[in-house]
Amino acid sequence: MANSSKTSAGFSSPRSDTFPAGLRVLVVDDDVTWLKILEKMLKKCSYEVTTCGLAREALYLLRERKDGFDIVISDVNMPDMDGFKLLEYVGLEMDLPVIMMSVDGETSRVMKGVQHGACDYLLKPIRMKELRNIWQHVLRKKMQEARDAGNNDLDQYDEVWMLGGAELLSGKKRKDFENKDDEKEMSDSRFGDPSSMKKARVFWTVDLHQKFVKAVNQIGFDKVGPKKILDLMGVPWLTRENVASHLQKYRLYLTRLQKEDEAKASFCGMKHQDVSSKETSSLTLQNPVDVCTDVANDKYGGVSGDKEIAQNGKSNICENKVKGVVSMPAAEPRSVVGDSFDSQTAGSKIGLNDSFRLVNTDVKNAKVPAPYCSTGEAPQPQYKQDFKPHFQSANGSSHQPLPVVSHQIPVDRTQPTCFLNHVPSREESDRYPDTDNKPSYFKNKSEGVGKFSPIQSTANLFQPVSHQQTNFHTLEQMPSTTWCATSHNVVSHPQSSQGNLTLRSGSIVASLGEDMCGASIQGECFLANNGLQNIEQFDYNDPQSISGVPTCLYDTLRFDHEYPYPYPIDSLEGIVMDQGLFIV
DNA sequence: CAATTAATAT
DNA sequence: TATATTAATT
Repeated sequence: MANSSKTSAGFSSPRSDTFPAGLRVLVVDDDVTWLKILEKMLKKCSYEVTTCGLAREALYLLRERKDGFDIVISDVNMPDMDGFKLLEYVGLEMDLPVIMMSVDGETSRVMKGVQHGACDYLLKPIRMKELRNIWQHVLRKKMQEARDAGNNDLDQYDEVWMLGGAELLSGKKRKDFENKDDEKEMSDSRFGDPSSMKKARVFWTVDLHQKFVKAVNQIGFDKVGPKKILDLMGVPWLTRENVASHLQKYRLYLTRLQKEDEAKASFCGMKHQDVSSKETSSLTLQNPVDVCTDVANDKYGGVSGDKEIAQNGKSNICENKVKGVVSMPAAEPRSVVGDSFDSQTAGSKIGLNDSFRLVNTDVKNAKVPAPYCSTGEAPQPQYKQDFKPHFQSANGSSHQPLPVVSHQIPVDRTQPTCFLNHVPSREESDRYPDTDNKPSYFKNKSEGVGKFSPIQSTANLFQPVSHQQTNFHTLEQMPSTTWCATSHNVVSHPQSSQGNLTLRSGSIVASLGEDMCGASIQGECFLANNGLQNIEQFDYNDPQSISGVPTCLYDTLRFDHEYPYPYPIDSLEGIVMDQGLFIV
């Protein structure tokens, strides 16, 4: 950093410990966002960065400041001038190493870039690790030049080269030195703050999850793998690791479901089974089918979607007030389709039952018998009560639970575990994601689905036999396994009808330690940085998504995002709840 | 060796 | 808790 003094010629003293530092990089991209991101990342690398949004401008700068840059990183697709063209000019006129970049990794293009003289071709999203060593191109070029000139003091570069080589050799080693600041990649830092360089945590929104599920369905459970999913999802900034992690969670979720189903079945399930098969108990299974069917719809269409929601909402309200939805529903095998969390759907289907079930289940342990069959609404009340305490504490206000409910489910109070994780909802839209994919799923799993097979079958689909058992055991003991249930209350107020005052709130569910909680999600993806920055990020959730959401919620959400880690959530809960309650 | 999965850390 | 990261497998 200090030595920006280096001349283009270079690192006059390659040996300098700070060698790569100060590398003068010119970044050309018509996308301002990328310009900023790259700038930050490059600066992180201690490079001296100059950015420009136009290829022509870049050319101008390069011509103007001959020897003013050491390397150029240019996007391929730019309005004013084709990146390749720029590449040609640069190669011709200043002979600087040029790194091309684009979102498109099509071989032909990459080849074109290389043929035109690009020293490297990076695919967006670009990560720190890809930028960290770009100086090698500069060095290489210089060495080559020196060689061409019959130079013999290449030694001068050798050391540097060695250094670089070491780095290149083992990614791990690098950390030893200089890596502290940037740690791993900060590809995530898409928005802002490279400085903070903390990695952003991927927030699996409904939307994301839907894509995930869709991908899974397309691929087929048996064949799924993080990489495949990642590819199908088409979310550039996601990493295989992210997907793997989510997949792990998803599987866990499925496992748990399976387990529950089984348990249920074994339990009282028997009697109800028939009945359950459909709505109630069996939620799991059939859902898929249903969902699939539905899925196709437009959820996304903002308004329409909202309307639907609203409508449904009403119904929901009546029907299900609080529903616990299993968070990962979308994913469920059954739901193959991708309905992600639809609160409604989920709620209605799974939700009630499920939650019920779950609760009961827990409860059972605890002691209560569970009235499992209960119809939809019953559950709610309880939840509230049980949870109430928490909420109250949280925001001090106590709410009455939704009207309704008569049943009280004995929940284990000993474990006040519920927590609320709430996010704004946009679910509706998200909810019924797409669908089409199912086919594959069905194909693959068809058996299960078709059958309606009870849980087991479903489960099987997902998990290798070997695992199953294991899982079972595990599950049983793992309270934590459960995903959260979400309950969304959507209400539409006549008055405000048009807008639909839709509120969706996550609500909670209680369960004995494990079972669930309400969660909800919101739509888009955002990443949260542990630290602080990223707030700015996505405002974009906004409009539509938020449309129905009360401001406070929204804020809350945002807040939430900011501090993903800690569990500020609690504090929020109250709020959310309140709203939900109020609404109701 | 790359991808996946399990385990563990944050 | 959800997600990341690392370790272990495949």
